[in-house]
Amino acid sequence: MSSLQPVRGTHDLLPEEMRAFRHVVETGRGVAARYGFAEMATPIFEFSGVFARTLGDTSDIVTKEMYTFADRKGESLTLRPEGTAGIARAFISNGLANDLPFKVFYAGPMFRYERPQKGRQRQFHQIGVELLGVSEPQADVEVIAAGRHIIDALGIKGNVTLEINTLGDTESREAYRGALVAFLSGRIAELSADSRERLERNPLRILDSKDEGDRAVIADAPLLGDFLNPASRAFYDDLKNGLMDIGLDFVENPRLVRGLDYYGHTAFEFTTDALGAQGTVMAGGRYDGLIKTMGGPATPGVGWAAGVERLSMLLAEAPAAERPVAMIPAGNDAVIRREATILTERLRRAGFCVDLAFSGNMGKRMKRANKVAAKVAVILGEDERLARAVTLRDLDSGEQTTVSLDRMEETLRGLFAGGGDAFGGI
RNA sequence: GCGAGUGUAGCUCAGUUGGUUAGAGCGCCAGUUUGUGGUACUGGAUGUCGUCGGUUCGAUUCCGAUCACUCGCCCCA
Repeated sequence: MSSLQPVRGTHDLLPEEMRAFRHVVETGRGVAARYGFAEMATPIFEFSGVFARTLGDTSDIVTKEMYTFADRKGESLTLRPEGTAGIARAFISNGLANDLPFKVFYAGPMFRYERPQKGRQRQFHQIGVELLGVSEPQADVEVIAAGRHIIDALGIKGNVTLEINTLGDTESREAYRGALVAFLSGRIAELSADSRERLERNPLRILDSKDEGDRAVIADAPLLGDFLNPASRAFYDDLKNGLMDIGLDFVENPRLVRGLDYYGHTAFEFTTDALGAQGTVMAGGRYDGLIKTMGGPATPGVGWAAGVERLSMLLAEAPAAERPVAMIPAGNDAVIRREATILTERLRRAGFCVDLAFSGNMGKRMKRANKVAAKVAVILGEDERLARAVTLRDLDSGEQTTVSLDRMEETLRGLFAGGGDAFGGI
C-alpha cells in the first residue's frame, strides 16, 4: 500500500464508480428539469459570513464542521458545507427577486469537517433543488414530488420512506419551544449529557435523540402539533392533502426536526434502512425567513438536498459503459497502422465510440476488444487494405464478413441496431 | 469530538502459538493459437505484512504511538 494517501474523508471516483455517480446526477438533473428546475451553479467557496449567518450559530455545521481559511488578503472564506446558502446569496446578489418563482437545480461538492464513516465523507456531493417565491404549500408538494420521482427513477434498493413533519411558523415554534424547555428542565436529571447541552442551544433536537433515557422523557413531552396556530395547522393539512392527491405515501414523524436554523413549517426526509446510521438520503424543508435574514427582500423558499454518494451506493444497478467498436490493425506494418488511425478517426466523426488497439499481435488485440466489451471488431489487414475494405466481426455472435469501406458505417449501424441480418445483402 | 474494531499482492482474504525462502482465489502478464476474442489448459510476476518507534539474538506476529478505514454515539446528505 502506497504512502500516498488521499486526505482523510476524501475519495477518488474511479471510472466504474464515476458512472454510477454520474447516473445519479444526470437522473436528478433530468427529472428536476421536468418539474421546471433549471440548473445553476454557485462557487464552492463563499465569504464565511454567508454560512455563519444563514445556518445559524447553534448548528453543528457552523460551530465545528466548516472548512474555513483566510485567503492571501486575510479574508475569511469557507468551503461550502451545503448548497442552499450559496443559492440564496446568488439570488440576492443577482437581484433575482423580480422574477418569481425562482426554481433551480444544483449539483456539486460540499465540505464538512466530520469524522468519516460509511456514507459520510469530508468532501461529498449533493444534488438539490430550491423553489423561491411561493408561500403556498403546493410548492412544498412539488419539491417533494420531484425528490420522490428522482429516487424512483434511480431504482434505489430497499425501502425509501418519506417522513414529514411541521415545525410551524415562528410564532408556533417559539410557543412550543418555551413549553418544551420548561418540561425538559423539570426532568433534566434524566437527560443525557448531550441533551442537557442541547437544552440551551437547540432544544428541538432533543426530540431526535437516540439515547434511551432521552427517549423515555420525550415520550411524555408536549407535542409541537398542539402548539400550532391555525395558519400553521392549515398549511400542514394542505401539504398532507397535496401529497395524498398525487399518491405520495408518507409517514408523519413528530420528532423530525432540522439541524439548520433557517427551517420553518415543512420538514421532510427520505430515509432508508440500508445505510446504517447514515440513513437519510434526501432531506429538506421550508425556509421562509432565510432570504430576509441574509439581507434580501422577504422571499419564501422550500427545497431539499440529496447525498450523491449515498444514492449511488443504493443504486440497484449502475448503467454499463457504452459498448465500443474495436479497431484492430492486423500486424504492425506502418501502412496498416496509418490506415487504422485514419479509419478510427473517421468512425469517431461518424458518431461511433472506438477503441483502437495500439500494439500486440492479433490475438492480444482481440482480447483487448473483448475486455472493453466491444460489440464489433473492425479488422484491417493487408488483404482488406488492398481491397479497400474492412472485416467486421460481431463479437457476440462470432459472425464476420468483409465490407467495402464505403459501406463500413452503414453496416456497423446495422450491427449496433441489433439487426440479425445486418450482413445480409452485402 | 467520544467509545470499539480492523489494516498481509491491484481486489477478497488465509497464515506465521516470535525464527531464516509470506500463501490462496480473483484479476494481471505470457504461452498453447506470429490474421481472430470470450471457455479451457500451462506457466509467470507482484508485497518495505499501513507507518514510525520499543521489547528481543531475531518482529509481519508482542507492546506503544500514529495514519486510514469500518461500526456505534454525535451530526447529517
